[in-house]
Amino acid sequence: MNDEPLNLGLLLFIPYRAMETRVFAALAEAGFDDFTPAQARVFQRISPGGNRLTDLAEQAQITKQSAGFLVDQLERAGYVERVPDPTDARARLVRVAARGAAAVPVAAAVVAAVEQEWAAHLGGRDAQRLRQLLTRLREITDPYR
Amino acid sequence: MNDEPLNLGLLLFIPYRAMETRVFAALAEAGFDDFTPAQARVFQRISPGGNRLTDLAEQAQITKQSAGFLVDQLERAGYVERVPDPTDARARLVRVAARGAAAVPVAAAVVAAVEQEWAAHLGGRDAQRLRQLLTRLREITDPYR
DNA sequence: GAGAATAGTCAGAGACTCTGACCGTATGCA
DNA sequence: TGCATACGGTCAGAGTCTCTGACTATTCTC
Repeated sequence: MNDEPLNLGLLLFIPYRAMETRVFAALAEAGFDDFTPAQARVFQRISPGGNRLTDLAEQAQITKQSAGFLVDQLERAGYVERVPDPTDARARLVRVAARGAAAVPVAAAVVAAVEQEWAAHLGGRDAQRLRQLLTRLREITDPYR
Repeated sequence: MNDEPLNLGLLLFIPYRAMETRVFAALAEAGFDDFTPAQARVFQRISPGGNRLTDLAEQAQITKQSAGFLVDQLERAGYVERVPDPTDARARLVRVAARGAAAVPVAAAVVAAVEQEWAAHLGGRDAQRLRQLLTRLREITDPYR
C-alpha cells in the first residue's frame, strides 16, 4: 500500500522518527524516564570538554533562551552540570554529568541495534552507502559545521 | 571541522531540517506566512479524496486530539475544509481547500529545487540511490503503511 | 436490540519555542 | 586608559504543540 514516491523530506523524517522512538523507549525502560527528545537534541551535541550555551544553541538551531531552558532541566535531572569557563568570566561550560554519562551507553546500544536492523534489511553494503550519502549531504545541509 | 561519524538518527535529521527550513521560508515569502511545520505534517498526508481525522492522526503519529487542534487551525486559515463523510455519520472528511491547493505548487517547487541542489552535490546517480535507500528503509520504519 | 467499538470533541495541563529587554564581562580602538 | 560595541547569559511573557482523561454520538457485532 501507498508506494507513491514521497518527497525526500518526509522520507528522511520517517526513519528519524523511528530511531528516536526506539531510543526513548529504551531509555525510559532503563530508568531514564525523564529525558525528552528536545533535551536530547541539545545533550547529543555536548563535546567532551564541555560547551557554551550559545554554542549548543547554534548547533541545535534554537535560541539561546530555549537552550537555557533545556539545559536547566537537564541540570536539575542530573544529566549535565555547568562549570565556569576559565577563559571567559561571562561564560559557563555545559558538561555531561554522572547520570548523563550513565545514559549514553544505553542510548548508544539502541542506536547500534537499530542500525543493525536497518543493515539487515538494506544489506550491509547499502547500509554503508546510506551512511556515506547522508554524511556527504551533511556537508551542504548542516549550517553549523 | 567535526567529521566524526554521527549516529544515523542525527544524520537523517540534519537534511530533514534543512529541507523544512527552505520550504517554510518559501511559503512565507509567497504569502503563506501562517502555516507551521506541525500543521504541514498533517496537511501533507491528506489524499485527494479527503481523510478522516483519526486517519491523519495515525499517519502523522500524533493523537486525534492533536490532529484536531491542527486541522482546526488549518481550517480557520482556509487551507483545508471539513465535509461530512457520506459513509459514516460520525465521521468527517478533511480535504484540501482553495488556499491549501494554492500553497501546494509553491512547496513542491522548493522541494524540487532542494532535491536538485542535493543531486548536484551528490551526483545524480547517488541522489537516485539515496531516494531508493530511504524508500526501502521506509518499509520497516513507517508504522502506518 | 444490547453491548462493544469507533469518530470526534471538550477540558486541562505540561513541554517547547520564540521575541524583547536586560545585566555583566570582554574586546577593539582612539 | 577609557569608551563604545559585541558577546554570554538570564528574566519575563506569550504562543504553539502535544498529551491524558472524560465524554457524546454513531456504527458494528452478535
